[in-house]
Amino acid sequence: MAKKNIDFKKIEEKWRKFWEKEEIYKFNPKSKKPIYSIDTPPPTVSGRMHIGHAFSYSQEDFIARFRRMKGFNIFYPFGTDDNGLATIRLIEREKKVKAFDLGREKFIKLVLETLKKELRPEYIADWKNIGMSCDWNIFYTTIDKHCQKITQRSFIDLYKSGREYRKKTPFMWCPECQTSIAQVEMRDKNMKSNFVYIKLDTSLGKSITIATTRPELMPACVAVHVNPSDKRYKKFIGQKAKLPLFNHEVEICANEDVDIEFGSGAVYHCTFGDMDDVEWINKMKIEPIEVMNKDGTFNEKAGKYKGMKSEKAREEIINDLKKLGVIEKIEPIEHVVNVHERCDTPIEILMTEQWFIKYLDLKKQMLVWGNKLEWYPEYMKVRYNNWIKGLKYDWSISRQRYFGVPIPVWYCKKCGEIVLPEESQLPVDPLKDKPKKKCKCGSDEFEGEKDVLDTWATSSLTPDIVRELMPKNLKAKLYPMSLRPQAHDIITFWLFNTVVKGNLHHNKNPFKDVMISGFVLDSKGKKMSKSKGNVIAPQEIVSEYGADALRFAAAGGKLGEDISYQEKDVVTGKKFITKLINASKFVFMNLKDYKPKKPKKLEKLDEGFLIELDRTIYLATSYFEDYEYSRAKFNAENFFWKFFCDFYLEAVKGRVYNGTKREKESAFYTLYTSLLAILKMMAPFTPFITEEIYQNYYKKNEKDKSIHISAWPKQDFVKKIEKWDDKNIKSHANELTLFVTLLTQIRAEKTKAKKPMNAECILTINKINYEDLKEVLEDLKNVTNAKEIKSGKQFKVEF
RNA sequence: GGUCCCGUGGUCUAGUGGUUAUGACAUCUCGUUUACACCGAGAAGAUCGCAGGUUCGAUCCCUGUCGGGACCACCA
Repeated sequence: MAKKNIDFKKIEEKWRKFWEKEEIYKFNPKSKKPIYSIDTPPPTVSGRMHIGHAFSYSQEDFIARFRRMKGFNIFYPFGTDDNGLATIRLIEREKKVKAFDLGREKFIKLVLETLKKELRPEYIADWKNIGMSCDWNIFYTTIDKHCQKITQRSFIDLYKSGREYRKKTPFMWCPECQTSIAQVEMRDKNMKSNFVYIKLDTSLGKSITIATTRPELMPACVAVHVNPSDKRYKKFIGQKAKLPLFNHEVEICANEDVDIEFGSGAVYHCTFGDMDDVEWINKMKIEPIEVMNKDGTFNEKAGKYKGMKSEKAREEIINDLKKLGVIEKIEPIEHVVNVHERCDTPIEILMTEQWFIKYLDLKKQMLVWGNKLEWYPEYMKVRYNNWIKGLKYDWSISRQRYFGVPIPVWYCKKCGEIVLPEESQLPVDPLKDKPKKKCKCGSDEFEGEKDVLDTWATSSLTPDIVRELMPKNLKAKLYPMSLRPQAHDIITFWLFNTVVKGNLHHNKNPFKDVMISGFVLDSKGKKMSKSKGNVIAPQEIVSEYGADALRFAAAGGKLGEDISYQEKDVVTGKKFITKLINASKFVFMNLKDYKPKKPKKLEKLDEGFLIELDRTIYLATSYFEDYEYSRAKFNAENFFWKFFCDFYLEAVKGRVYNGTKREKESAFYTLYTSLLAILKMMAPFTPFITEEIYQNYYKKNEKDKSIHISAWPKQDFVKKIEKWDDKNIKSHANELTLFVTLLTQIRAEKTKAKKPMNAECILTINKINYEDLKEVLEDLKNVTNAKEIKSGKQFKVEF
């Protein structure tokens, strides 16, 4: 009897330790094998690994393992991304502190210590537990000195090539976190507000009514806009409007962007209520009026509202306007406000000094770069292209935070000149370190840049980061990398940014192939999120079913497509593993100390079966080469279950037990080689159990220390066939096909007669089939337990 | 609003210009046969979202439409 429960936890731990100790996945810098390099995504340290990670990292690992077995020297590093805002938030939450209260130095120290001692090791363990075959010694964290150095060097290079500039510019700002924020960090939120209609006096004598949700920005009003085709307002164009309370006058301008239907059809233009306002000052070359401080309070230009925050000021100003009698009406509305996703604070737009990478001029080239990549699946390229076509701003790379890679710049206190560090100094902290030389003006007093770089500025350099961990002579071989695996949500960020930086620095794409994975949705097809309470922890799956079972499920969906998580898929994985163990046990129960040797002549059935195996190997291999791991798995699994277990093992039992020496030799050889091929084809998916079986039964005859560094099976057990199609199968395996068809019919008859499968019977088969099956009749007799097989007119099963 | 993806038995899903349209789970029947009952054999169950078109032939290609999802933009 088989053990009811396989102790997969013990098995998995055993082999994980073995792989580590024997350095099975170590990248060998001296090897002459071709290199296959993977630009592993560095997961953001933000708690624990979630199921989306577990699936997508499993998926890239399938590829790594396949390529390793195909004879490549695998360069598969691992890093963690811990320099971003996510980390700041995590530490603030875990340690119950606020970065800005603690102060810069103390906070950085706390973050680094907490990461090193508590968070990172626990976090990385999750990745090791799902069986990733990285070389864990090629490791980086995006905040370490090495990454800082490369990030800063990139900054300096781009500055020197004229690609970077600093500019005071309207920028999305979170008054709560006191930092500029990127588009990605914003979220839409439905909020209740009031749409306030305010009458403004004009130089035309008549009043004009504007509608706004932000009346408190009135001191920053720079113009009133109306649509030139709006009959109501045509006559106002070019006139002046006077703002109540503040009594300054602004021009009434024509602007086609204005929606005639919306509100009153007249917009008052403040600096800044939203991104439209920004666009309009650029378009119309209007000088903004800055009324807000970085903490969200109004400054002296807001008059009596100075010191108040938006909400309070809004309340007050509405009251004051009411008193003046200039409010026409107030409509309560619900509208969407951009809030900072981390703290839910509505975004303000302020004038701030920011650093940019100039790249809007490169749109055409960007499209060319994207086109040179091999996209798997192909259609994902469209997302990249659309993103580029819609780009409106240069890449803002500065962030006002305490924790991150410092921008390596000093400003001369005397002349304001920008001074950069020398490469040998890197990484620098401009707040602590000093330039090596005096400023051109002779001064040696500098002010260090306080801002840090956007986390994408670092993660867009992963190909450089990882190859520079290696000896210098490999640098050229590791660029471009072979594969960038990642999920589709960050095509427009990580992938795009890396392509841009790679081309700016090296005039070459940073990788050749791009494999895009989908999301994991819940069983109903909805995105998992903590607020919905539908989150599934991969750690629990691993603990209940094992990593192999989880990986098996991860190999299920179509490439690039979101898959909905079904626990039953993991259960299927576990059943597969059990089946594999049982089948292997049976094979070696009979093979015992068999030494593999190809017999001079194979039995016809064995030959047919091996042809089918050849075809399966062909399919699995070509699918894997196209990154279609799910199809590769499907074919290998199907072959194992349907062909190997349900068909071949049953069919060959007779010969295995009672065959002649020659019959046995053929059967043994076929069992031995086909099971090994199956194990190898499944090894990328279920690395633990295939290793266990390999070590238990095959190791003594096979030279490789681990199945994972053994050679991928070749499709030449019978005859090398370049391309398999229906014709090939028919011409090569007609006996087998006929055999299977007949067997199915006989089994159906037995079931219909309510007989067990080993019930004795007398078979009559069609004369033509009988002739075709001459060489496999004995096997058919065995598997059906037929006393006799007769040739006749009609197919018949008698008991 | 733009772009992309998806819509296949009760559920999840594979796939294809001509197939008896794949598999898993669930359902039903039978079977304990020297690997496995976490098993085997078999049955039932799908007008391949809907409507047009192209074609000798469409589930597959095209157009429209409805439904689901994702990304982006907008929301004064």
